[in-house]
Amino acid sequence: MRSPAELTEMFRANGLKVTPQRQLIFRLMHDNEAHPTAESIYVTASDQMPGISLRTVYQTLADLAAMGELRSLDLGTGASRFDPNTDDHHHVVCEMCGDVRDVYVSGSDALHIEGLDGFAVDSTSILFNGVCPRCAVARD
Amino acid sequence: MRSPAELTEMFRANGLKVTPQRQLIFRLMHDNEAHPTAESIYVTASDQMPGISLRTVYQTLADLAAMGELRSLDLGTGASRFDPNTDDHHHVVCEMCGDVRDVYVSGSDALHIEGLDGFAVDSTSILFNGVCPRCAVARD
DNA sequence: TGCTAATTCGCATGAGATGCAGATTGGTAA
DNA sequence: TTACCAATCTGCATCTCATGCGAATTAGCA
Repeated sequence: MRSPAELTEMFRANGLKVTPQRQLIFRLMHDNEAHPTAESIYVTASDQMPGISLRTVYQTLADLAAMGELRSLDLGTGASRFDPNTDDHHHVVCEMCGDVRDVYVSGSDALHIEGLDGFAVDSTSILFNGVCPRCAVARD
Repeated sequence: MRSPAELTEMFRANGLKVTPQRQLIFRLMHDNEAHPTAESIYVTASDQMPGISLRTVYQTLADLAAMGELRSLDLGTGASRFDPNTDDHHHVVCEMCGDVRDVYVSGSDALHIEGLDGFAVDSTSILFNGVCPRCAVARD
């Protein structure tokens, strides 16, 4: 995802307005590696801007996703998560605490796939489930 | 997933009761390759047993999943889907009609993964998104 | 045949997300 | 700087999917 300044330009260039709410969300998402949900962005945003609505957070995140500035992820953890990393990558999720990390996978072209049955594949998502180091320790 | 007759034995052996509702769901799920949702099983079940409750369908599917007799899948299509195929396999989803097929992937051990960051992975799901042959034709 | 724990049903509830409309405001043009 | 208008924000209603709960029912055993 681009910097808040670049996004500001992009929005204006597209006839979209740059509101304080949007600028705040630009900042909160930029370089955010936590894979937050809309709800958690809302909580953080509310600290800095009391009164901002959850609806606006959903709306702005959806706008950014539609513009390709971030990815909306369904990792099976309930709520959608948002990822400003738009590189080709995948995810590992801790099944105890829900923590998510970006994972880079190479060699996936060498996969041998059987049963595609004429489907034309245009994207592949690989999801790893496991236990993060912190939870592994806590479990003992 | 085992046959209805085997499931009947298994349930009784575990002190669980075998009701007409459960037997119906055993039959509807056995060899079912449609990856149905709870709702769609409920609709079909209602034909054969008017008055069966959606609650019971959810309950029985959850029981079967807990016993390892079927897999509950989150394919990003909204509702959970249930798959009686418990072999090691993955899925391809048509992003136009939602149709799902089982896909067998080999060579995934050869994947080179970077960024695991100490996570202990215990399962991997590969999801292919694409367009099924029928929708590809309809689109033209 | 009767008992009892398991099950079913149906309604209430909850999470996550989106639709909608009136009030507000950013950005442009005068 | 001011005025205008479309874009946006907010807050509430609504929707889907799923689960909790308790009263009524029933499977399976003695």
